[in-house]
Amino acid sequence: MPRYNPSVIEPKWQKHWESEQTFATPRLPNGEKLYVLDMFPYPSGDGLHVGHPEGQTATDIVCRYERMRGKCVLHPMGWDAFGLPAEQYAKKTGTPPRVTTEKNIGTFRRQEKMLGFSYDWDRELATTDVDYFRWTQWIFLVLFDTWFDPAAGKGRPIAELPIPPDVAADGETAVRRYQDAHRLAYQSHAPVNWCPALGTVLANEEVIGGVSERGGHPVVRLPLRQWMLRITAYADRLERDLDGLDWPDSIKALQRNWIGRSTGAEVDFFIGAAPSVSGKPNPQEFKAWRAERAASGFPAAAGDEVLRVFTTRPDTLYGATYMVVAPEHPLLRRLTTPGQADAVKAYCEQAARKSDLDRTDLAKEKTGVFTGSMAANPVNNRPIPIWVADYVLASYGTGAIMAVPAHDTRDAEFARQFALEIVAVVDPGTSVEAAVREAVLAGSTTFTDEGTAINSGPYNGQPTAEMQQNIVADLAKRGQGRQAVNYKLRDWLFSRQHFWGEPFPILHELDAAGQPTGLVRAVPADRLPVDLPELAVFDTHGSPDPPLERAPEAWLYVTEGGRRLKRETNTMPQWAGSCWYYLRFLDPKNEKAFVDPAVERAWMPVDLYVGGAEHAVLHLLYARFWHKVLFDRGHVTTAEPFRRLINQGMILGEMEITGYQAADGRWVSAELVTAGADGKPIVKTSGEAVSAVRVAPEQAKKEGDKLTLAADGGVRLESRAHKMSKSRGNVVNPDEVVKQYGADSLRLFEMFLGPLEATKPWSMEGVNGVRGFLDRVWRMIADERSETAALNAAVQDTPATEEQDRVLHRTIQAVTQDIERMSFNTAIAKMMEFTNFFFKCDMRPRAAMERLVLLLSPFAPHLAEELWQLFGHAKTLAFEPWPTFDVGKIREASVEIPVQIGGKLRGRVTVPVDTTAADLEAAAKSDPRIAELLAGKTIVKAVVIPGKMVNFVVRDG
RNA sequence: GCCGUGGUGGCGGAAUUGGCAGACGCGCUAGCCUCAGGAGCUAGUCCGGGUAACCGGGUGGAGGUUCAAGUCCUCUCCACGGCACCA
Repeated sequence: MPRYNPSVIEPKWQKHWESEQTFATPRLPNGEKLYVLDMFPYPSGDGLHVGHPEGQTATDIVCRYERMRGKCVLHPMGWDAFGLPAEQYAKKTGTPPRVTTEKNIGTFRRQEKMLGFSYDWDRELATTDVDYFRWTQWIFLVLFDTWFDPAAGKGRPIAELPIPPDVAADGETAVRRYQDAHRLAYQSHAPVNWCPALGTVLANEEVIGGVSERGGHPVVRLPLRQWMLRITAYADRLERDLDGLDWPDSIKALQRNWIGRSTGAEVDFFIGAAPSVSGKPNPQEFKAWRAERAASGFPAAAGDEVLRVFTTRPDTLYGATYMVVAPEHPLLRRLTTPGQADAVKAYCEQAARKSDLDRTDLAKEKTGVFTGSMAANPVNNRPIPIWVADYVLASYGTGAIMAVPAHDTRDAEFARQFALEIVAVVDPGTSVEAAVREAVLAGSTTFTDEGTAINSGPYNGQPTAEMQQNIVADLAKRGQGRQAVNYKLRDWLFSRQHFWGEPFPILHELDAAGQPTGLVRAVPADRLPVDLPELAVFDTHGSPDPPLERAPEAWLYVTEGGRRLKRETNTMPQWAGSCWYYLRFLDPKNEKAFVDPAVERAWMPVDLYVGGAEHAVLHLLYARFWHKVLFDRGHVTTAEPFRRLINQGMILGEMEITGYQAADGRWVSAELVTAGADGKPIVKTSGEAVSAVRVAPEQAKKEGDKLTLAADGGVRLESRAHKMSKSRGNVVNPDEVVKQYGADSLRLFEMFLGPLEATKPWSMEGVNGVRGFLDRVWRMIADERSETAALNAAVQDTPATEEQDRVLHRTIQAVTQDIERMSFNTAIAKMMEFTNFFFKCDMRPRAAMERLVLLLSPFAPHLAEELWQLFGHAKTLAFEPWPTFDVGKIREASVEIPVQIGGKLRGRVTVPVDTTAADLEAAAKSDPRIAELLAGKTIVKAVVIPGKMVNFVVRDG
């Protein structure tokens, strides 16, 4: 048998699995089902990254293990293939995005197959396949056909939406507009995040701190017609249903944070204008003012006599000394008095021009303008001024706030900026130092925690929580307020000005002049897909017009019932395809439905979903939302798609030395390397050269060479790993690793690196290390010196010794348990221990060796299959029963028990396993060393845990 | 600022319930072997002292609970990730 040569055996077994259809899955599970899914990759032009195989190896191990345990495993792979890079490449070179995408998919497919994952490749799909996005469009039509019924708490067909009589009386068009305003997919003209550099509008989730998540380009606010998805209707359920999911707490927290549920109250303030307000305003006076104002030509629609705010601290209502509305607030025009009109207008224009980045960046200095109007604080009728300021967001709550500068840091900043009144209404009591309390009561320090009410009329003396309940109840009685819940989550901006995305199955009705009327029609489901047209030009040169506006007329216009209709030219965002791919994998070739109901019922939910944490709030929230809509409409049978979620940690580049600790304890940064006289390199630092820090000589030939860690005992090195990036030049290419060490070594190393969830640095030395282990496994079983395939002479059909049996069964137990808890690094360590032990044995029982090969097979499947074949088995080991262990064989006859005196280890005694507590204590006392130490002492207490340890608590005398 | 995760040898990391801290691997040291290659084999490797048995110290820091703490409690420092004028 020749040496272990992965470059021969790996392609051999990959071909075998493919031609034998080893991992083909039946349409319906023929046993206990298990659906294990990887987040499908975006096939970029760079090819696979070592981060991809990390999670994928983990899921592959689980799948191979569970198959051997008899489960029917579904394990598919596909491509999230729409996206901007292919389109940007098309802009530059004219290569159609589909061509680029197919090429990249080809590279990814080759690389995935090279790693020997047990995917059912018959189910492969790409979001860009017409047969796939046809159903993405179909699901969009479901969203379009659904409205959210708050009473039922679920989505229902639009045909069931009750139409108010006055709307019905206005005719068919009014009814259609009413329905359109209630659909889960609706059009909006609200300001959007327009990114000129990317040439598209972005979702809130794609804008971070005012710049685009991708590329970090500035984003400006721009009103534009867009498609929105009403995810906010599902905010409550999206939050609540997290409870039942087996997901990491960190991801749940991230989603909760993003949904941002906060409970509090809505409070209504009567509004009026400053000139008409006397010392003590009251509702009658405001009504008089309104009548006056209406007479002078200002329209006064019903409902505008109050300004509604949302607050989480209704207990601070007595401290509300002014109000603020957002520049985009609908009531602002009416609130603005003639005298303040110019200032307010100028302020709003300035605010509109600001990008989100500017608004955030200038946070230190608050800006705002007085509107001229006053409001009456509903609890005491005190007049308070209404300001407009951009620190209040139009899109959260009611777009207006009551400002309590004594107990809110932002209001405090604003109040100081404009010298507004500050009234303390919460006494911190003894929760802060006396001096701080004085400052709070004087209004010079802001206190945002809970305390006791003061300056709050009848509520004085009530603790914060109690007063909140009472005041909300009282306001509700008077019709001036009510309990309320608000969410940070916004509706999902769902259209993009791209070519390379799913076209919307929507047609716009046109008026006589050929302009859209705002009314739309859905493309009937039986006329899907709406395919993308051939396009010569992809660049719209910085205009928000989508590239599809330049599509051929034949595509752009449709005649239906004698009317000319125009296609929607926006396309869907990249998230669309990934929102439901896990469902299509169940039934990828179905031409009649997105998934067969019986197949869906049999396989869902996904039992294990593994991917990066970067999708915590985007993909994972969107997919849950779509799934819930499909659930409400009866298309799927589970309320949640992904039962268990695991995030693999990021793999960083190799560690780099940044410094070392000098003899005197100082930390010195190491910068340069130069060759020393003895050929050994010297780390050069600021002014002094130190030879104590050693590096592998061949790695430090010239100044500036990168260092790998290498130090002996006395020297402490400082080192750091960074994210892999092209610019840093520390990207590890899986192709190279496979070429040099083999796919099994890559797989094994990715798992041995550390816990799956942890962030950890790459190490080529480490790959070499696990390759050494595989080499040893090979040599332990195969005869390396033989020309032909042959077992090692030490492997014989002999019964195992008691010790060998113990090692074997202990290994089976440990590896099994470690796989169950996804602790792959320790599972590998246990197999290394096994190998270290049996390598030294001259007799290696064949049965034990076969068992190890089965244990190893989920981790290093190619090597395992090859050895399995060497044992004379004709069939793949993929469905061999997983080895079982016998606890009786693990237990040793005798066990070594540590003996402590006063909690310190002082000796060990060897006793039979089931020694009783009394016998164990006696054995410990009779140990010569222990007896000597106990002499002359009194045993105060003896703690004896059979099978574990003995501890004597003693005192002198 | 808020939320989350984590801090253990020269390095990556072990230590399911509180019970012998440092499994396994890398690196390093010594020896053996070889067609002298970044191969293989054997032994050693937490720190300090001692030829040694052994002794003392030790899981970011300070307290505490306990016969016993890496593990539990209180406070605190640091690192990483996310959110951030969300009322």
